[in-house]
Amino acid sequence: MKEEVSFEAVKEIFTDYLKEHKHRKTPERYAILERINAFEGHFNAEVLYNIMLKDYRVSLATVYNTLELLLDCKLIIKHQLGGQFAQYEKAFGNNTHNHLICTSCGKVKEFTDKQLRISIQSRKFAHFYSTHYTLYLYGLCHKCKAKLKNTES
Amino acid sequence: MKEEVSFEAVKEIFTDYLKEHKHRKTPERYAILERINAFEGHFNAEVLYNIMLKDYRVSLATVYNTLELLLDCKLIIKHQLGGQFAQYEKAFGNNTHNHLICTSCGKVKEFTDKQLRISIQSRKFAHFYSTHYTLYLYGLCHKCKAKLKNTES
DNA sequence: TTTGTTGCAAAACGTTTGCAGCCTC
DNA sequence: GAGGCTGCAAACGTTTTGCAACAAA
Repeated sequence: MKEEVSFEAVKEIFTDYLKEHKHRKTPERYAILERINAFEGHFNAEVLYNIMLKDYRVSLATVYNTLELLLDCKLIIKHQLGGQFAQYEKAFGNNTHNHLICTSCGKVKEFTDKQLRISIQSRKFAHFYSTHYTLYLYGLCHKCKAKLKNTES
Repeated sequence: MKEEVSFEAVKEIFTDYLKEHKHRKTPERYAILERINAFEGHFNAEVLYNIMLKDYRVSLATVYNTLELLLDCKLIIKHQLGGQFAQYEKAFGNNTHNHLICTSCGKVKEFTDKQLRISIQSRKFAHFYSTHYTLYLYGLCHKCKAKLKNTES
């Protein structure tokens, strides 16, 4: 189901991107990509920064700078869910997936649906060339739904 | 196609909501709702605040406060597109629509697609009770696509 | 050698909060 | 009259920026 993409291939994509855009191949950038590769699910800049600090000396500014580059070459996806901070997730070796967001507790769950994906991706536009999409379904998770029932009397 | 919802009806929804939640019916809140009603398309807190200032004395804090209430009673929808500031749009007299977002210039265009809406809304989940959704399609708008072709090669 | 990138700290940004006074209820 | 709501300004937390030192090309 999940197509494995080797880290070597990912690095190559990044290297090609850096070369093409005349950006430098600094060790910091590869170190950050490495940590992201090891990550499962969502993360934010702060979390990534703290993971980096465990065994690497970087600044938060560099983390943001690198995230920007990775975003640009489509190796990661950015989500602005809560409003407070941005969430990121790697876009390689990951099927396109959709998000269920509980409007009560804010919890985010992912799901994949091939049929739905086909429906969305097959939609063509006269003057727009779509490359990817994100679908957010808002509602109540099981727990919050139950909680609400209790308070309603 | 577009179902007109009278402002009176909208006000009533808001009034009911305020009453039910034991919030006060202040003139500021209705004045803000009025300006939103007159609005077409997306807006943000700052823009709304400036419009208010033209003929009403309010603080930005009250604008945010009221937006929060309107969000809670589902009269408006909040989008976190750019990352900088939140975008809002009224949810009344407006069909559920999807968004095309140009990753180059950031322009947002809306479209409706009944078939797609049905596909998404009919998806059921074992432990999640979805109430609404937002679909963002990312890609290149006509203009940016043309621009990119020129710089290439 | 050139100049893009770094770490650091300070600034910027949208949004939230604390507080005294005001005004619904 | 009680307490929710207001305006104001200061605070917040995430992200960006300015700058001198550094290092990739």
